Amino acid sequence: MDSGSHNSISPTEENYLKAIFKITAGAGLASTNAIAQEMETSPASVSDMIKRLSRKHLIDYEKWKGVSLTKEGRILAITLIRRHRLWEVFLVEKLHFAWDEVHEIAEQLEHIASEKLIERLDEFLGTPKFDPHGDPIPDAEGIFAKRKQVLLSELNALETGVIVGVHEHSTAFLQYLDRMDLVLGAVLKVQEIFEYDGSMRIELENKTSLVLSSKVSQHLFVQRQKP
Amino acid sequence: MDSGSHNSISPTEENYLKAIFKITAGAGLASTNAIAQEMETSPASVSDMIKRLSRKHLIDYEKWKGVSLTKEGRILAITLIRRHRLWEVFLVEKLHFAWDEVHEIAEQLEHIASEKLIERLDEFLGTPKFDPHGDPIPDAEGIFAKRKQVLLSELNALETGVIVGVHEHSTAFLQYLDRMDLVLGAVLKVQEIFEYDGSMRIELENKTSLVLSSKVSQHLFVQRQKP
DNA sequence: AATAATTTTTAGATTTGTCTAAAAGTTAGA
DNA sequence: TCTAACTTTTAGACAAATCTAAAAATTATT
Repeated sequence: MDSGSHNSISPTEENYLKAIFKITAGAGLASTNAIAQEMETSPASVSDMIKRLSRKHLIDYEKWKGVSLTKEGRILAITLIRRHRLWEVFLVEKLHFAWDEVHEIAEQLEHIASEKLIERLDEFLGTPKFDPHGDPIPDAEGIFAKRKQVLLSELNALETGVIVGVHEHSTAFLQYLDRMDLVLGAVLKVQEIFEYDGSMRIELENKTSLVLSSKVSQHLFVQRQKP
Repeated sequence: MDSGSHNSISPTEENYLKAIFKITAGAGLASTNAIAQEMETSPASVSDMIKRLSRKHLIDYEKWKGVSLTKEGRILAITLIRRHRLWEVFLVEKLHFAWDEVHEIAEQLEHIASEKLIERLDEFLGTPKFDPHGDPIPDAEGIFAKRKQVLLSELNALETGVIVGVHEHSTAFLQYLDRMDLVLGAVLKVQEIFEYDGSMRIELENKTSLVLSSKVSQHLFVQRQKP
């Protein structure tokens, strides 16, 4: 009946594409088990869904091997990421949500199907390149902005950096950062690193001194600054 | 989490509630056939859905009689109307969509479930009382603003009115109005009424003179102005 | 009141997305 | 290499939402 691309795609199918994109980072293979874990569902359900997405030519699939996104599937996944991150910017900048509150809502908004809506939203927001968590927003052609970033844990003593992103998105982590004034754009200088547990003492611009566990410093992205 | 009720409600169920609200205008009975027509589906499907909505106590229902919204169902329907109309304001005022382009997109956006989102959006938009078509936006308590409006066709010769709403929402009608500069807020004076076909000649503020068919004047809401 | 026309409901099938349990295939260990 | 451990797929069921066809109930007509 239908020869190819223009079968409509359900929100559930879209979520699978996002999960596969996340696992494969755009290219490479995703296993049934990995997808099941990411989607919080059973491997059996994933097997079923793989057949459906394969039939729609959104993924390539051979039994017992993993799956990979087709060009079309990858474009769709990137579109979803674009929508999600643009909506997050809207929620934080225009509706004044906190950065730990926006994920769930953006998760719904990203499935609204209207190309014009997203292009208008992008324009309205001033074509932002990064979302409230510092993640890059792909442009309309699917290109992600790049940035020279390292984990805070990679800085040496006396180096200075600007917080540009988070590597973990849990509410607990984001709320912790808020409490510590560790927001995007904050400038910090590493004072000392404790060999014992890998924790580090840092100083903010307002001279506040904080000790951060290695877990924290391994989940914060910073841009090195010349001293 | 989200607002009050027990069982979660699907977008489809929400659309049925809206249809029933529209047919019954909030109170009264809706027939299976009328709902089927409004939803563009078969009476058999409506029968099934009636059972589901009844089980969830969103509608009252006795076999072979019509259907009416329960208090809970009515609140939900009004919430959906609130969401829909607020999103329409957003699309027109912030994203610069034309008033004939917004219905479909708002139809999707209205199903996003987050009370906080809607209250923030309302605030962001300045708590508008009417949507881009002049339809009233219920407040958070479900109260619709009222307004002394009449159909343009009810005006007599030499009376003056301000356009405050449309009684038909078709793209064709809205685009016709745009072309004629018959936008919300436009002030017009009835010059003469032709008995022959019920058409009327009106004059706009910029002295443009137009002849409107009775079909047009019967689908435009105006507020009378003292001369 | 009896029949015709209409409305509403039921019956049975289909699609999507899910589940559990079990079978089949692959990989790793002794 | 042969079995143990695992991953993946199939089989069979279920709920939501829909459909067509047919039966049941109501309303209208003569």
